[in-house]
Amino acid sequence: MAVQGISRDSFGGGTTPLQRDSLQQQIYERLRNRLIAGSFFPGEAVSSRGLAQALDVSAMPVREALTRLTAEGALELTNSRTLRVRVLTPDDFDEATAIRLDLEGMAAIRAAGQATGEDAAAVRRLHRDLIAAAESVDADRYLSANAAFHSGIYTAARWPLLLGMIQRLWLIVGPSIRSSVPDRQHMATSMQFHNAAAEAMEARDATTLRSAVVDDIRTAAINIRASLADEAGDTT
Amino acid sequence: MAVQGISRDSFGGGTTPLQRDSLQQQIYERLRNRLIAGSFFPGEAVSSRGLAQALDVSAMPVREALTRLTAEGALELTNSRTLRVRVLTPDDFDEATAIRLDLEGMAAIRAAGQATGEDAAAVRRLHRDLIAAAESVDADRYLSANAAFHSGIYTAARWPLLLGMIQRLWLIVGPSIRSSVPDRQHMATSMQFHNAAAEAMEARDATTLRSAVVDDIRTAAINIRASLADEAGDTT
DNA sequence: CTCCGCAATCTGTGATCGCAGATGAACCGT
DNA sequence: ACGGTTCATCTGCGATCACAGATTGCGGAG
Repeated sequence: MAVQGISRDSFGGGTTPLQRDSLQQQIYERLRNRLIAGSFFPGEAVSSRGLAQALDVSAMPVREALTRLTAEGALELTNSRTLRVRVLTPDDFDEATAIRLDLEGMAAIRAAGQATGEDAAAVRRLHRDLIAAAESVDADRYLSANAAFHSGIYTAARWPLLLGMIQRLWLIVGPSIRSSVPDRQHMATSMQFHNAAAEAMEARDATTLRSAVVDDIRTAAINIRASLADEAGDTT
Repeated sequence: MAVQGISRDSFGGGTTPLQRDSLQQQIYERLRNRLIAGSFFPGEAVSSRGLAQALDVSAMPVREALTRLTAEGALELTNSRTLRVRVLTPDDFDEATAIRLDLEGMAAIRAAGQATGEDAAAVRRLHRDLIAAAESVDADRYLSANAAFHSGIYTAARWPLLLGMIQRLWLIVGPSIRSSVPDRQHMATSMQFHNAAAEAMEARDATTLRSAVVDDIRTAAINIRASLADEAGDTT
């Protein structure tokens, strides 16, 4: 079915029955978090009516959320007027990665300079969660924790617009990251950069923090890009 | 009235009666172009029903376009549930400027490396338009031509996602740029950088092109930021 | 048994209606 | 005549209905 993705609820809230703010905002945020955490696969079909039924709301707020996600490049409209999770070409991914290197590097530098004690403590907590997730070798859990860890660092930069643009990029590459099925090897490599980032955050070392973040993105991108090039043209 | 901004139609199309693509997309693009070109002032009221009536369409596609613009930070919701053009704080502007320096600098570098002969010709044309607009000292015309000139350079980079993120930033700072009322002095200073950029584009000189773009943004930002700090707190 | 065709049903998109909250102006009481 | 209050009207937001295009599956003909 078109709503199959809904059953896997592993990110923010989950059982929360949509209560704060406007419905369209809540639905958008839930879908965004799920896309970032990799709960959707590239090419997976998404329908407004199906989602509305699954969330027990009318189609109205759902379509506005889906419209936004489509405009942001997370979803795409097939030529048969059906909506699906965007399938990135290797070129698309390269572009997103290049922008990520710039923006997340900038956010890392500023985070090191702006972070308060609470920010550092929050990142420390998220780092511990990430370590536990990596040890569990649960890909879903690891990707969620990974997203939360990075997000925690960038939040400390206190630049909401920059954070939003970074999250938009994660929104786009999230499904592709998930579909590359990170294995234990990948997690171990990535954790080295995460550990370095956590230390640099603690020491407010902007240069080291930036390097850790950038290197993490760069090394992960190699695997993902390869996996992307393999299934190029496959729109299932 | 809430639709006062509609009467000033100086950008893309104008008399075009909305025919291609979906209505919501057309309305969004028209509003986006007008925001980028500075046809709206910070704090200006915008209502979905008013716009719908002015455009002679139903309220439905208009609200979706306005929802998108609000989500992108171009509009904001007052606490009396009314929509208006976002009023930037000096901090907001500084953040947007910092990101612009990064992204537009990156786009400039890549544009120098990717530009075809047609791209260069297009930029040359836009540069001529910009010169003519500067000589006419018509602020509206100058800002439109300025936006088109920069956009022309970045388009040559052939990175649609990057171009979209840059345009989103212009969307946010556009009204503030317009309200700073660029004078002849400002135009003359800025044209030096524009001329340098046009030359660098011709020569495919990435470093010089980047410098021209970045310096243009930086010097213009000084005036705008000052004008922003003056009227800080004024939400008319 | 295979293949062509029609119809039911799905999709996104637009229009219309209704609701709660807030604003502003006209109106009533003193 | 002036101040306080109420009501008409505006706002965004959600629900429901309607429509054109495309896909899919069922049925009938060869």
